Amino acid sequence: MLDVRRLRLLRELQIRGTLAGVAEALSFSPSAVSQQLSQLEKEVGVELLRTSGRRVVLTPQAEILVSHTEEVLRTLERAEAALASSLTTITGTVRVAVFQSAALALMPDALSIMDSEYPEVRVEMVQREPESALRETWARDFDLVIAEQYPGHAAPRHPELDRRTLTTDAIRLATPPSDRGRSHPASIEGAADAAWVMEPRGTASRHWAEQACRRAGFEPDVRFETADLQSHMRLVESGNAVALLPDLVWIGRGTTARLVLLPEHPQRTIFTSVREASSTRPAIVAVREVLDRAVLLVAGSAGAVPPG
Amino acid sequence: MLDVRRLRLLRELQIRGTLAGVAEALSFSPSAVSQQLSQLEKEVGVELLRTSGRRVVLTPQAEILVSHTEEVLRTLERAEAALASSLTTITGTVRVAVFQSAALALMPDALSIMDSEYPEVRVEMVQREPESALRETWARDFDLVIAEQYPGHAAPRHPELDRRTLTTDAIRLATPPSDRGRSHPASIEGAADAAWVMEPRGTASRHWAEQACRRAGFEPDVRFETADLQSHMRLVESGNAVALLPDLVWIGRGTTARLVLLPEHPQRTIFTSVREASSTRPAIVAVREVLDRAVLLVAGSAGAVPPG
DNA sequence: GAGTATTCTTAAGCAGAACTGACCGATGGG
DNA sequence: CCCATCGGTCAGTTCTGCTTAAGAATACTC
Repeated sequence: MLDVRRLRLLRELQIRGTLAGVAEALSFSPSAVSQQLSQLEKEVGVELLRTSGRRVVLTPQAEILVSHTEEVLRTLERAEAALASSLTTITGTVRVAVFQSAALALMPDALSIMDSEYPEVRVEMVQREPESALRETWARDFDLVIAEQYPGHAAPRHPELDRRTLTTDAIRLATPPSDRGRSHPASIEGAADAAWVMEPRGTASRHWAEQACRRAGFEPDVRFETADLQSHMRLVESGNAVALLPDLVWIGRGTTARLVLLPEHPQRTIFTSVREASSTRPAIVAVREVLDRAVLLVAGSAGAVPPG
Repeated sequence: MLDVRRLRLLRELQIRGTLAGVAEALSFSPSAVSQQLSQLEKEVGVELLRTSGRRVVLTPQAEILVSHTEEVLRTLERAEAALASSLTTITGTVRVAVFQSAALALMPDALSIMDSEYPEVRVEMVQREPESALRETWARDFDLVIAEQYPGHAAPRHPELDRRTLTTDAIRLATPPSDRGRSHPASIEGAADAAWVMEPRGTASRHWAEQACRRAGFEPDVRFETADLQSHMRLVESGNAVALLPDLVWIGRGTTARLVLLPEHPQRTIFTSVREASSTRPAIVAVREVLDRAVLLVAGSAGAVPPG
């Protein structure tokens, strides 16, 4: 019978590309991975790895094994989920990947509720950008990811991930509170000459924001660039920049910035994804349900955000 | 992750009824089976076995695990079978890079044959210029490249690539169908004053065409420049330009253009290259063999091209 | 072109996992 | 009541699988 532990190594090798990468990911020494894969090769009696330069590539036979391994791992995960849901008390560990503004706005409430209602569930949280978070969830580094999606930027679709919309989040033009002699831009067109802060190139947010400016007829003067939306807030509130920011960043704290709703009412979509095989795990179901409630809590306090 | 070896013991226990029976069936001592199942119980944290009289019975949770174990074992068995049959039938993915006129003339037939004769082989095709395609094949972005070579322009030699000529392709002077009062050029010299369409500067095709004109004693008036040979055809057929075009561009569709064979009988060479190391991969061998047949098919229909 | 950094492989040694065998308590048939 | 059968436990042994270290091949860098 094929050894599933070794097959898993082969699968990780396909994902990560190098033995060293597999070893790193699974906390082994590269030597251990090498030996185990040689062993697997000997067992099946077929060449699985071929050295190519200083790395190795999978032979077509290895690809076949990997494709079946996927299903084995899925089944095992489903087995664990079924076992867990047959019990009455909900327990286990849920590893969550979450992007910054959700981490700040949603997770504190969600963690509090989890702690009081599901004390046996341990929630681990890591901050990650949506794209890598989705990939890593697929690769079993996380159990649940909270990701965002800007209008016109569909997130990569992993067929094995079960996706559910958590909420939507209006994006507004944020401008400095006092005008220091300048007039408040009442629309995105009015901010054509302002200094902008945006996220780094290559992010969906940046691309969307630039497009919004171009649709308004100008090329934004992006003077500040940072992935940290908290910095965006500060730059706006201190009168140094304007920005297009989703409402979630203001949650839990008021702002002196002036917020202008855009005519198209753009919305950022926030969703959760879990591996399909683990979607029935009670602990994961619980986290999702609690997140829904955290969203309601936050929406209730959203009166703090003036309509602009 | 659940240990499949232990799950298997649990499954055997369901079938055989007693630990001793399992041990007997799998050539273990009963003690080993007992210890392994206790271990499994500890890992999942759920009671799996309950003593009943002098035997043990599976708890409902154990039954859940067993039912999933069935599927795991089935999948593993299928994996072994797929692996075994992959040794006799040809499978795998072949990534092909191909330049435009071959993509249009050769690949449709080749893909059809592949699909019917080697359904287990997945062929991926990307259109690329020969030079970058060769480099990318060498760099493992592609498995097979279909490239061209003009007379006097040896393609870059990558020692690691295994190159094989696929066919040669006569290059002819193509002139507009009706002469609108002008006389048909009967030779390249006769087109000295015509408007030319050629590929962009820097391509082998352009360089060769310019040289051909200069050998004929004139500098061509290159009024149109595009890498798309389909556009060349249109410009010629619509009476706006003359061009030097290989026969392959006309394949599969007739033309109203007049084709003049040049005295030197220039030929473009079309070849395939694969990495030396992968040149014996059955799927790649199959693609090459099928390409050869596609060439024959196309040559059979080449009567459509008038000798000029 | 030499030096450096990666990556994989192999060898040697060691810790822990897994198995065997002996023993014990419990059970149920005769 | 007796004893064969079964499962659980403990001690001891075997062997798998890990780490470290050394080495070779390859690719990058100055």
